[in-house]
This record gives sequence, structure tokens and C-alpha cells, in this order.
Amino acid sequence: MNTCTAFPRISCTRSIAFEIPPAADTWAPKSMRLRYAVVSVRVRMAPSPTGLLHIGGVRTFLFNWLFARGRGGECRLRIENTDTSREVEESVEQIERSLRWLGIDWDGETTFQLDVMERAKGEAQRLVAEGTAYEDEGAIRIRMPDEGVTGWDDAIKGRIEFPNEELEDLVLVRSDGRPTYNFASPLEDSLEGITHVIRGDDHVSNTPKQINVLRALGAELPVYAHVPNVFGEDGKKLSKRHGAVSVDEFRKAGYLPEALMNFLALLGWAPDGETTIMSRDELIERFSLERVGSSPATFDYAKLDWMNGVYLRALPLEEFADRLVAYLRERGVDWDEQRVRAAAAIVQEKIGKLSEFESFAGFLFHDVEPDPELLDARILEAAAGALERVEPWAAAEIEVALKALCEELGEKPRAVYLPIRVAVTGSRVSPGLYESLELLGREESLARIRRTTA
RNA sequence: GCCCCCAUCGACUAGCGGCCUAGGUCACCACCCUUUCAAGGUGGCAGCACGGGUUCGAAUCCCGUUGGGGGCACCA
Repeated sequence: MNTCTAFPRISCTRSIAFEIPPAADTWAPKSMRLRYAVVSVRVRMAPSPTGLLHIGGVRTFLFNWLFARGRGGECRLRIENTDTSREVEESVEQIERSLRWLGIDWDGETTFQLDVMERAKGEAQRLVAEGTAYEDEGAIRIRMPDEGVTGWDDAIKGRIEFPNEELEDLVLVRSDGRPTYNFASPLEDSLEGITHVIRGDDHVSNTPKQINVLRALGAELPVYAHVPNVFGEDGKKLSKRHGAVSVDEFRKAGYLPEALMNFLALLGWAPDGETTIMSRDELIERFSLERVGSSPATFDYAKLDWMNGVYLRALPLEEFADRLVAYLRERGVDWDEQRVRAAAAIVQEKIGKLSEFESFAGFLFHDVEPDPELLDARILEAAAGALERVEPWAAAEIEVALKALCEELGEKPRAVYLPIRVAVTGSRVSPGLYESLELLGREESLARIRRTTA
């Protein structure tokens, strides 16, 4: 246990990691440039354990993580809980699972705001003894300055100042003895030696309060960086109405974690005006707070879909198949694995999300119900005849046979292929016809075609 | 109501006083390729919220207006 230099009066479990070479972090508001000499970096992700992890919050965590990882710093996970119910426990597991799935990790054990409860009470008592805080109907309040301004140089938004007359004497400890968020949170930041508090925009108005708490405590101030909100398409807060909002939902919807991470990173941040597809390592390497924009961003599901498709197509076939198998298993689909792997090859170019596999290749795993309107008995009978003679039963040979059939019938390929496709796959949209037929097998293919003409 | 923040194509953004008749990506439209749908290729549509300044020169700096968001708890 050594004494934290950043917090002389309170000893903390570990000092800031000085072994890491000093790095200079520049912050540049529109009008001026300041330079922070940062010895090392320690950030924290601080979700509330309220159900599923919201994508807006995840984006904030991602910025924390990218920032820390990009400069050899530490990234901690702290749960801002005020109770320890069963729900909280489950919620924490959920949060950790979501973060891991996305590829965001953290250093050390997950901590809890509640851990600091006793410490907070003691500190509050000390402030009362010092006269900077006082008791009020059983609660402890801190005296806020009522003249001048409290301000800071936000690493994203630039200089922000609040008139002190707006600040009320904040409750530090409730009459039931529990510390409030605006006391526990900065206290814990301080105890942990957090150097950069990177959090949502909605905390801007808490910052002057917390700065004053920290000052009263005699603690050093962290650098604050407030990242703008993420909205839904209607400019309102992102909610279920807009589609998937929790990490879990994106996972279920068949998005790849690396695609989601790439997309999220680009919401409010851009390395330049050109680059869009970036690997995890590249994101880490290029991320900087100074390039985080200060205006809110809208979550564009269409762009995410596009990006996910880019990642899906870029996967080596075998890995694509692995992901598909894992995804289907998770979803409780018990289709034959070997067949899924075989089908993977013919759908990779076609789907934008793993979830689309089921509708795209489902015909290989279960019977279909073709729309009679789209069938054509004359063509299907002829097709059955032609396919019967194909030898061997492989895509290339099937192609030759079907092209010959078009000649024979004097029809355009699209006129001939549509009914066959519908009869066999049950849909007008499917993987390539020749490959689909090959995979389905001669017997089943012919059976499906004949059934429609019977 | 008070305080704080924000403002470039429909969306994400580049732009830090001249390189901008504003660039990239998604979406959209057209064409090409093609067995469908995609993917891919080519081209196109589309934007500096408004009004005042400052300056030889403003998307870029300043002020105001309007619009949007956040906050004003013994919630986090």
C-alpha cells in the first residue's frame, strides 16, 4: 500500500504506472491549443447495472478503451451500483459478457461503487470536521462556492464553465448513510488514480459538482472528456423503437463484433475524411480524443448493415463457416453442421448478416412451399427431364444442361430459371441456382420439381 | 424558467482563414456485369441553418437569432 501522489491525503492501492514513458496528449479546441503532459493513462468504464448494455454506452466505453489501449494505459470496469440485488448480479454478468463479445477487455477485477461506501462516509465526516461540509437533516452536504465559476478544459468540447451560483450544496451522504453518485464516483476515480474521465455528454452538468468535491477532498483533477450522445433516426434518444439497442440484440441480429466495433468507433470520431474500414488494431492505433467531434451522431442502421456485409465477405471461407455454425448453435438451430459448412460457401457473397442464412439457405434443411403463381408447368417438366440426365451432378454440368434447355425452349434464362428456383428453393431470391441444385442433390431437386407439376 | 452543450449533403463525417466551383463513406438514382437477389464497376443527385460583424479573403474567427440536445434530486 503506497501513497498516491495524485491524492496525498488518501492512500491508494497502487500508484500511477510511471514505468510507462510519458506521452504527450494534445487537445485542440477550435480557437486554441493546449498541451497536456500525461504521465500515464488510466480510464474507467462505469456502466449502471440496469439491464442490458445499451449501445450508446458501449460507444462511450469503446472510446475509453481505444484511448487507453492506444497509449499503453489501463482500462478499468466499475459498476455504478447502489445495491447488490440479484438483478444487479445478473446485469453485471450480462455487461461483462457483452463487452467480451465485442472484444473490449479491462484491467483488474471489476469493481463496484458500493465498495467505496465506508470510505466515502469517512471522507464525508472528515469534510464535516474540516468545515467544508455540514450536516443537514441527517444528510451530509458539501459547501459549494457561490461566486465565480467552476470550469475545466474538456478534452472533447474545449473550455466549459459554470457559474457557481448555479451550484447547490450537494448531498454527499444520504440520511440513510449511503453516499450519492456525485460523491462516490469522483472519490473512486481519485482512489483509483483515474487520469481521464471519458463519459457521456449527460454528465457535463455533474462535472462542476464533482470538481468541487474533488477540490474539497484535496484530490487532483482528472482530464474530463464528454462524448456526445447517439440518437436514433428521428433525433431522439436511441431506443427499442429504432431497432436493436443492446449489444445482445446486435449479436442476435447476426452482426459481427468487429464490424459493430468499427461502426461504433466511427460514430463521432474519424481518423481523417477518407478511412472507414479499420481493424481493431488500427482503431487503437489511430484513435485520439482530439478527433472526437462535439456534436451528437445519429445511429445509421443501413450503414452498419453495409459494413457488416463488408466484414462478412472479407472472412476466409472457413472462418465464415465457423462463425455461422457458432451463430446458429447459439440461436438453437440444430441443422447438420457439415451441410451448413457446405452451404456457407454459396451464401457468403449474398448475406449481410449471419441471421440471413436461415432464409437464404433454409431450403437445404427443410421442405419448401413454392408460390404456385411463380411456377410454370411446361418449363418445370422440361427441366426435370434435362436435370435427370445430368452426369455427374455438379454445378458446372448443371449449368451446361440448363443453358441447353433454354436454347431448346427458346426462352431467356431468367424465364427458365425463375420457376426452377422457386420450385426448388421456395423463393425467388436464393444462392446461385447451379450450386443450390448441386448441394440439394439430384433426388431431392427432382422430387421438388416434379411435385409442382404433379 | 435558469444553466450548459451542439449546428457541413437524408445519415456518418473531412475541413482548424486562401489548396473549397466543399472531399470521402452509407443510403438513393442511372447504367454496366449477370441465372434471381446480392456483391462488384462506372456515373449522378445532394450540404456549409439564418443574420450581422472581423478580414484583401470565412464553412472555418466573433456576436446575435433560430433550431436541436442535455442538466437543474437524499437517481445514476
